[in-house]
Amino acid sequence: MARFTHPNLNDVPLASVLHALSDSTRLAIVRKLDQDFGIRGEGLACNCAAPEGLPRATMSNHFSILRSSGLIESRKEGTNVVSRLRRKDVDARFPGLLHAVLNAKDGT
Amino acid sequence: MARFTHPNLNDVPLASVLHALSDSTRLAIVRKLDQDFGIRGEGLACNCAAPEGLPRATMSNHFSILRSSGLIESRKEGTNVVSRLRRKDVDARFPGLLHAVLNAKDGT
DNA sequence: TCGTTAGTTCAAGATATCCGAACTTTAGAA
DNA sequence: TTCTAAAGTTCGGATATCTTGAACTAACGA
Repeated sequence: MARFTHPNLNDVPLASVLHALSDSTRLAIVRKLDQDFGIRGEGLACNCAAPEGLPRATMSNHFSILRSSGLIESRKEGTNVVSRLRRKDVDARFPGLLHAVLNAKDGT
Repeated sequence: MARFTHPNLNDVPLASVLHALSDSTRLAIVRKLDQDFGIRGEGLACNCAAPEGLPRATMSNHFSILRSSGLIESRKEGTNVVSRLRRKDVDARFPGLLHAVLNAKDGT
């Protein structure tokens, strides 16, 4: 499995971040990562962060989109891929955006 | 030309609004509508708000997506369709979202 | 009435998304 | 070791969405 690449958020256009957030499954993942930092506060495995019953290929694709938009960071840990929200980086690049999205009344 | 329908923003999911904003052309339109309220402060014609050289069919499609997401409101005025940003409605539904998007360093 | 302007609608080609199936990697058991 | 299982990735084809030229409609002015 190749190492993941994580963009510098300054190179990520706003439209890419909004696109990554414009899907209810990915929104659910981002919310989960924002609320649950995992046992050791280092993130969650894909199958913990993604909704139940989501096909693996689809899940993998969603995580890849979140990664390439700079929203999350992932690393291998045993057989798991552990991801966490790049909250500070995103906040520095797009102040207030995540706050507005994560605090919206609507989860979808 | 049929009258336009504008959704109640409470019926619009967050993902729809983010999707509407996740395209650089539509972001440009929203920015323009936010900055320029037109001669009489009642909005801008499509061809004034959209980027130069955009094919008409494409432009029409983008405006339709912005309308159905509740971001803009349009009405016929002579041969023009005049649109304006539904700033208050969107702010009430998703506080801080438009502010974060419109104030991002990045226009794209 | 005729021409012009502003947008919409239709349809088709180009793109992107979804997900089953096969593959890779890591770990633990026999 | 080898076997087996778990967690993700990659591939490929079906499906859905986006883009845009062409034809159409509505409103205006000459």
